[in-house]
Amino acid sequence: MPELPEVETVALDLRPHLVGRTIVRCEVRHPAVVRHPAPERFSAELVGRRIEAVTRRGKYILHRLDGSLDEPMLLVVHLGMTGQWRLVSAEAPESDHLHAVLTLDDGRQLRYRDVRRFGRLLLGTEAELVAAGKLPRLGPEPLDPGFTAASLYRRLHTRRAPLKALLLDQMVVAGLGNIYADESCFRARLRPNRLANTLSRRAVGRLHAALGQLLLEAIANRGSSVDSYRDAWGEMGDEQERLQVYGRGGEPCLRCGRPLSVVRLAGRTTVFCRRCQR
DNA sequence: TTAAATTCCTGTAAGC
DNA sequence: TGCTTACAGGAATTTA
Repeated sequence: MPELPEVETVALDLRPHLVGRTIVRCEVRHPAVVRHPAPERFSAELVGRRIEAVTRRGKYILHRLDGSLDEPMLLVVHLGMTGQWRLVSAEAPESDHLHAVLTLDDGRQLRYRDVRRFGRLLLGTEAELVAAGKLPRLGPEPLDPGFTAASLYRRLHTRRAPLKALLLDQMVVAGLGNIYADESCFRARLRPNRLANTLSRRAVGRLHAALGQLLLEAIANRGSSVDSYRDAWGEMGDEQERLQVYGRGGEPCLRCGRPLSVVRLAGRTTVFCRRCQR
C-alpha cells in the first residue's frame, strides 16, 4: 500500500524528470478515476500546462502547474491501495488496468494504473479542491520540524479512541496507513488499542521518535512493496523486508519470540506483540 | 464533535 | 479441477 514513504519515493524520483516538461496530450480511459473536475474539462485544462514542481503532502503527489495568476493549479494524484504512477517511454507496452495517460513534450508518458481503483486524479487549486470536498484538511507532516513530541501529545491526549485509529486519521497525522501505524506502535512498545488519552508524555515521546526513524528508514529503502506498490520506474521497494510486525501475524516476535497477535482494529488487520507492547 | 461502521473495487487464496 | 467465499485497505460517506 502506498503510504508516506512510498509516495515520497515516487515524488522524489519524478521531480527531476517532470519539472519543466509540458503536458501535450491527456487520455482518460476510465473516467471514474478523475474525481475533479469532469473528465473532459480535466483533460482540456491539463493540456498545454508546464509542470513547475513535484511535491508530496500526506499520501498525495502534487504537481504544480504553470499558468495560474495567484494560487497555483495542481494536478493531484492519490494512489489509493493499488495505484501506480509511472513515467515510461511512449513505446513501452501497455499493462491492463491503465486508466489515464499523460503524454509529455519529450515523448514520454505518465501512466496511471490502478487495479482496485481506490486512487484518484484531481485538478484545481488547493482552495478549490478543499472547497469541493475533494481534498481533505490534512494534519501535520510527521517529518516536518514543527511536528514535535509535544504537538503530537496535544493532538492525542484529548482523544478517547484507540491509538491506531488516530494514527490512521489523516487529520491527526498525514501520511500513515496500516503498515506504518502497526510498525510505529511496535517500535514505541505501545499496544495499538490503547486509548490515546491514557498515553503519558513519555509514551508519546517514544511514539514520535519511532515514527521519525521508521519513516526516514522506509524512504531510504524506497518504501514497502507488500502488495502491488511499485515506484515510478515499476521497481519494488525494499522496506517490506525490514517490517517487524505488519503481515507477520502468528509468527514469532522479533524481540521476544512470542507469537504475534492479530486483531481487527479501526476496521484494519492489526498485528502486535502482547508481551512487548503495553 | 467524535467514533465506529459501511461502501467502493478486484486479484488472490483458502475451503469444499 | 472448479466453484464459492473471505480478505486485503484509503478515505468518503453514513450512522450512532
